[in-house]
Amino acid sequence: MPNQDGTGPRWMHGKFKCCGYRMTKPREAILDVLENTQEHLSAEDIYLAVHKFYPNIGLTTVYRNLEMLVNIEMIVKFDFGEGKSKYELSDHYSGKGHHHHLVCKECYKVVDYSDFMKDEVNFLKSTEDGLSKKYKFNITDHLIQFFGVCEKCSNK
Amino acid sequence: MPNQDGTGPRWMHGKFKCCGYRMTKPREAILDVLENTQEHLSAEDIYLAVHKFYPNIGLTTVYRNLEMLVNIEMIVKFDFGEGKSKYELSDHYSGKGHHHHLVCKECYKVVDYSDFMKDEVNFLKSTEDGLSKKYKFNITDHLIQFFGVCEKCSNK
DNA sequence: CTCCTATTGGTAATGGTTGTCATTAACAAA
DNA sequence: TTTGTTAATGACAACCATTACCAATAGGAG
Repeated sequence: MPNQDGTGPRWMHGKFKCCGYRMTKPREAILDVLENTQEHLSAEDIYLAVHKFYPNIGLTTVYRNLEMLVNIEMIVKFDFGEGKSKYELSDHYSGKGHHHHLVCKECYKVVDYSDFMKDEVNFLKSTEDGLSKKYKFNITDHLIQFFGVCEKCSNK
Repeated sequence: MPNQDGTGPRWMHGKFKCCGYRMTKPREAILDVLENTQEHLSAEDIYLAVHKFYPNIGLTTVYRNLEMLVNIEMIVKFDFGEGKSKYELSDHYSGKGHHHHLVCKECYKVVDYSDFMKDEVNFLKSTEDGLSKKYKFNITDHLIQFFGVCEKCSNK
């Protein structure tokens, strides 16, 4: 885990400051963990990872900061049907770019995909517009997930 | 609530029988509740509704049967981010037909919509095909939800 | 350096959901 | 209709992710 010296990437400080939040060690550690994984981590996963370097950071603090980071849209919370939430850096910060998830219903493996976006963009644009007008919703978000059985689980 | 006399719709018996399940009062009562609502009910909602007519049916039984009904695809389980699951009769049994959900992030009001399906069908077809091949998934399901703020909540 | 107050960490509580187990009831077979 | 097998039930406790509480701590502006 990089940045244990307390100096995180610039954008962290910038974003926190301008939102009126303080830059603290737990926040930095949590973002470090999320920056350095390709996985989709649960609150406890993050807690355990952070715990290795800062054993005194508690699970409660992790939850609190995850909630805050979701609020300022620095990370995104997902539910894949596992009974616990998973977290990812949001598109803008992750380098992964815009993507969606393909989830195995058996082992909960999650594949990020960003293929076939042309069709999606068309679909989203017209659907969002239509729904907004018809139902007078101010639409801010969408969730698109595909579920199925992965190759490994199919062969069991 | 109709069908308190113990004779439910034919299809219930048929479906249960052919799956090797027994037709019981709790199952019938749960399906009755789901057939006679337009809402999206939680396990407890269903328990309370059932409880009015059969006070001795327990919450555990409701959960167990909901799980079973999801397994045989007679109902569908949804998560709208409220911290509890909601249940609906599946398309084939509900009379609502295929639809998706538009969810208010503030009050959790859920709108069923089945408009703008032409674009969706195109999008789904090509995306599912593409994903199946590329990632070797046997895709069985998808989840499409739009989130936003409803008119009422916007005016607060 | 000081002060204000956001943030923290530990623990207890919450709330949805699931496990356990003795009892009951569906329904196939006689 | 009666019987026997076994799925299903109901009450309760356990589980587990998440949240509330509160005294102690530490950012960071001035």
